[in-house]
Amino acid sequence: MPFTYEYPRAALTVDCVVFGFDGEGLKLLLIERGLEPFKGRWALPGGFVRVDEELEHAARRELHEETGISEVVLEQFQAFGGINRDPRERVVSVAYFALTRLDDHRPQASTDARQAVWFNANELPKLAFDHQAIIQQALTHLRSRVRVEPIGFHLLPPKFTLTQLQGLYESVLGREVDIRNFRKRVLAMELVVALKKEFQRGRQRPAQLYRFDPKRYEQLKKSGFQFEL
Amino acid sequence: MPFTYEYPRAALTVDCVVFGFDGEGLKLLLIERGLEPFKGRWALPGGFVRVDEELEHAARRELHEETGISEVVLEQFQAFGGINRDPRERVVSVAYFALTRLDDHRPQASTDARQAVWFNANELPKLAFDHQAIIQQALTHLRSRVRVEPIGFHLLPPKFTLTQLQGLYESVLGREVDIRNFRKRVLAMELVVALKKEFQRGRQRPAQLYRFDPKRYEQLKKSGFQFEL
DNA sequence: TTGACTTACTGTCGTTTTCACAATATATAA
DNA sequence: TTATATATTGTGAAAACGACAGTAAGTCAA
Repeated sequence: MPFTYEYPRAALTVDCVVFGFDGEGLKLLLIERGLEPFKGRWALPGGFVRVDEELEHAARRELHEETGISEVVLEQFQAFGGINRDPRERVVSVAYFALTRLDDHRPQASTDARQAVWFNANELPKLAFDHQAIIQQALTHLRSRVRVEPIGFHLLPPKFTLTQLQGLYESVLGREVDIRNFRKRVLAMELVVALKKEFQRGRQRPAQLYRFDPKRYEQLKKSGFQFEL
Repeated sequence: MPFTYEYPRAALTVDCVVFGFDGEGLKLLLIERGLEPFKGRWALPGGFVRVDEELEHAARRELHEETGISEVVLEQFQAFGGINRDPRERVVSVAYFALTRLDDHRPQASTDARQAVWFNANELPKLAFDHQAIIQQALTHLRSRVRVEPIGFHLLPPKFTLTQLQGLYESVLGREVDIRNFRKRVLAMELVVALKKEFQRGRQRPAQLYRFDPKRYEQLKKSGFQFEL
């Protein structure tokens, strides 16, 4: 036990609220804790930040260790520092939200976690620590971000139909959207490009596939364009 | 030195980016550091979080100790955790921004700070640590918040003219605003009420004084109203 | 082959919002 | 009385918004 300080110190952790979308609704990735405290309870993936490690790196590392996910879009959104949020001792957690394409990540079990499972965002089990509150904040944050930045695309496959995009926005915002007006707005922004001769087939009329155009977005942003849906 | 841990720990601090407005432009409150490191350099008010202290409480305490300011609007906006942001050791800082009425706070010197002084937000001196970057983020954050929440009013005196309000928005957003359209929008929201027979006098036509109506705002918010300027 | 089914796709029109723009009003100061 | 400084107000054209429903293009099963 060689690390000694003049004053007591809080421990520092990161937690990740990982969002996914399966065409039906918004999903959240939770792990079942394999260790005390809250052993067996569902929780956000996360863990301690090493003393020589960047916060975002810690978030990526823990996410990878506990769920197998890597190369994901991460955004820090708030620090949680309530005095008794961890029963062991004072722990301050920096929370990130992650956006990922659901089916890139059939999650696997791992080190500290018994298993990692996707839950419907509005049917969550009882959670460890203050993770319920963290998720609440993450949802609020996501809802306000998704309308002014084109981050929703990270939740969809690289090629998607406008119907899928609309479904995503309806899930995140929690309300229905008029199909004609939605399509008009999306196409007017010219941020998505139709893929020639690529369609999603089913037992109905094939749907045009699109992809998001990040370069176009950078261009537009430079000339003062403001994303809005 | 009785506080010993199995692994090394980062220290935890808070920093406050305090905004003010004097009718001319946006101001920032900085302190001159009285201690090493960066002794004599300008810095954000802030300091260590006690192990049994809420983050926001620490922010308020440090702000009060170093500048005399209390009862201010505080909002957490980001944690800064760069590995070498403090030359002594690993320090993670949770940053807050504060909005205050400039002339309520003729700042005074104090404990750890030689002096506290208001600077023009766009003429800042060389700063300690990564405080330049923290301020940059705070400004970005303020600019996006001020358009969708009526927080700008905290920077004005309780009674203000529409011209003052407009000047504030022009300072924060960094661009000019059409006077007629601005006034129309503000008055249409019905969030400010004209004070009968109260005017600001000068060597010109007296200007109607208004006050912000927080109750009205709560009402409107409940019925789905969205502030926007 | 045909008809039923499923989902994709598209356009109009009235209303509202936005934006550009400048003249008059009311006080003080000389 | 006049000069000066700032406060205050309205209109019209263009663009954006929002409500609204019928046709298109495939699959599937009889």
